[in-house]
Amino acid sequence: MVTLKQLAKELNVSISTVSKALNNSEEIGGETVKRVKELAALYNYRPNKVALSLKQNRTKTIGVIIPDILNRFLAKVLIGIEQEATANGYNIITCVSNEMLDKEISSLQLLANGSVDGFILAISEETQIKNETSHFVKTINQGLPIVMFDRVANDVLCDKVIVDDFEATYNGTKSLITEKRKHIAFFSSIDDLSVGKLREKGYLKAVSEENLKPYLLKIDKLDDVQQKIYEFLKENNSIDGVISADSSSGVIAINAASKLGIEVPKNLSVIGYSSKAISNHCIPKLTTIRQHAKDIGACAAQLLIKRLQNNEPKDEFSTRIIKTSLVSAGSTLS
Amino acid sequence: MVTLKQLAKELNVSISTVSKALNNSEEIGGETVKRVKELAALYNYRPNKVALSLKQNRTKTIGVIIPDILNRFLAKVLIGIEQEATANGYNIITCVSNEMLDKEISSLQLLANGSVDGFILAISEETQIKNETSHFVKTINQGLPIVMFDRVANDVLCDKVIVDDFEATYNGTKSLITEKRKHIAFFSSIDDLSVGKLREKGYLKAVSEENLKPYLLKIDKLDDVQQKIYEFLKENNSIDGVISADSSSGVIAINAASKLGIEVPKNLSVIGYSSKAISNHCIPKLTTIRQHAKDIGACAAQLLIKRLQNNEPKDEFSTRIIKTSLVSAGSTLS
DNA sequence: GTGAAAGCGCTAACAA
DNA sequence: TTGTTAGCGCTTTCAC
Repeated sequence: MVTLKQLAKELNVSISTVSKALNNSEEIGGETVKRVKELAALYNYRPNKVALSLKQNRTKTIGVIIPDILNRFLAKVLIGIEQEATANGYNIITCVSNEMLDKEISSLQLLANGSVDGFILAISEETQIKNETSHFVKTINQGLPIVMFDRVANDVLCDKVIVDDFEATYNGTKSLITEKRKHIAFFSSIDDLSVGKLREKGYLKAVSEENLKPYLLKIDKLDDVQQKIYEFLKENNSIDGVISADSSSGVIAINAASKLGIEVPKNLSVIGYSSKAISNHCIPKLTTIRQHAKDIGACAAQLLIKRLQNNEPKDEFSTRIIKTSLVSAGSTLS
Repeated sequence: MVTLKQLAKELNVSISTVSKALNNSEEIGGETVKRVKELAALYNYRPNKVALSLKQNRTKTIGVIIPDILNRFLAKVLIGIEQEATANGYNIITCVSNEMLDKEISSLQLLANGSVDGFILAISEETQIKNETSHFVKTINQGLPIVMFDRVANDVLCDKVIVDDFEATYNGTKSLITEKRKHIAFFSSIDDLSVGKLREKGYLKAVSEENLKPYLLKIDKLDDVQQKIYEFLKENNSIDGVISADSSSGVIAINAASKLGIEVPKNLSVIGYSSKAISNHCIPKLTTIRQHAKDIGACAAQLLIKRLQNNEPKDEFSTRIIKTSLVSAGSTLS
């Protein structure tokens, strides 16, 4: 990599002249600016990022900690963050906590050494179960702002971007009720997550309002999901509606119903949280609750960048709610 | 963040003494070392990464450029890279090219300013179609080593990690032939990729060796995959075997067959490239070709790190081939 | 055993 | 209009 020093030497001017010329300073003569720029272009000069960071005491880099990159929702949020960050001249360093508290803490520490200017993160499952938040507070107190999305810690003071999880399943269940469904089940493999709990509550409120009996199927990580859902539908043959809280049990429910000879959507309506690509993995295609993951990511990035530019009051934090939308495909009547 | 300067001031010693003490230099007296370390621990001192990078002229950061983070295979490779990098004290900065040449070039340029010590990447679709490689060569000539994985450019001199794509579909097809399948079709939506072409060749070789008729179904990004596969199986009702080259058409084929009343695996065997989670999206579950994505990522990271530590001869590059394995589930007889 | 000083690449206040 | 200098935080050589 070429440095200012080398350019200066070759041009027989001082380093600062070169620096100023390249930064379009008014101080430098037109002729000099031209010479400098030409040579810089020739050598494909780029200011050294590390030196700039040291000088300016900020890296223009955002640390992103997500629990699981194979989770399509989280991956899409990441895309949203990346796009918004890039558009604003920020890079991102991504760490995967793998749903573990330890990894989350170490990632935070690892990057809190001047590597990044702030963090965007979704809390790991283990962290949520143990309800541990001190590492976040510590990081914030070190002067590194955090923006949380989706899975957030209510008692940590920071900017947040969340989804209207409660409303989404409430409305989804209501929509099944409108289709005259009377035995609506709720499938979930994300019982431990804050969002999982909210989704369940939304469902429960909707069924209880209509005095319908709740049917809950909790799926464990270690279970054979396919088997479990198949058995459940077989045993509870009055089920005529399903709301799935995670990204795959909706699709699996339709496939299982198909095997059991249950016609979808004639005799069973299914709503899930899958992505578009996954909702293709069953016939008919799955009606889904879309979370606008990319918007969530973009919003989180905006909030953090604003704060980094000091455009936000120091002790006021905002919580943005990104509304979901229900996208009808073939697995529901309406 | 606390700096050496602040510690030095508080301890009434010089900056270099503090630095040496913290780095366990033999020069410094035991008592001093103790005092320094205690204060450093108290203030939770961490050496500033940026200053270190500037001083040592390396960032211990790897740039990773992947075409699509929603692709589970690529995401898993990323996990492998991240784990191996972390284990060796490296961070990663991830950019998503979104299958576009422009974005690939700009990501490369953006990070080739001292931000990273080298790159790990899979070539974008557009880059492969246009057969453009000069940006890679330029980067390498700037002194930043590149390791390519999965989708590689044969004529760029660098380390590579690839999959035995040709062999995988060849063996997969052979395995269907062993099941006495006579009308084996090949489904692909990744016709443009080098790996897609190799997979097709493997299939074609196997069928031609047995004088079987090839059935090729090429799926476009804009097609309704489900519809297209359904129609194809309906029209070609003699098909008794399917090899799918991408991550979802295998699953979709089984679902379509189910709708058409074709029994899997009795009358139709299907082999695909899906991940474990996705192969769950059909009944019976999909027999798959596993690519050991995490191993690929780990291997790529190892190659790059070795090169960065100067443990590799300057003009010798290695190509590692990671073998696939066929994992039987319910969609095949054997 | 400890400290002063140089230097990594850059910007910017100040001097000429 | 151009150059000198200090300094961001750190390591390391050399002097004391």
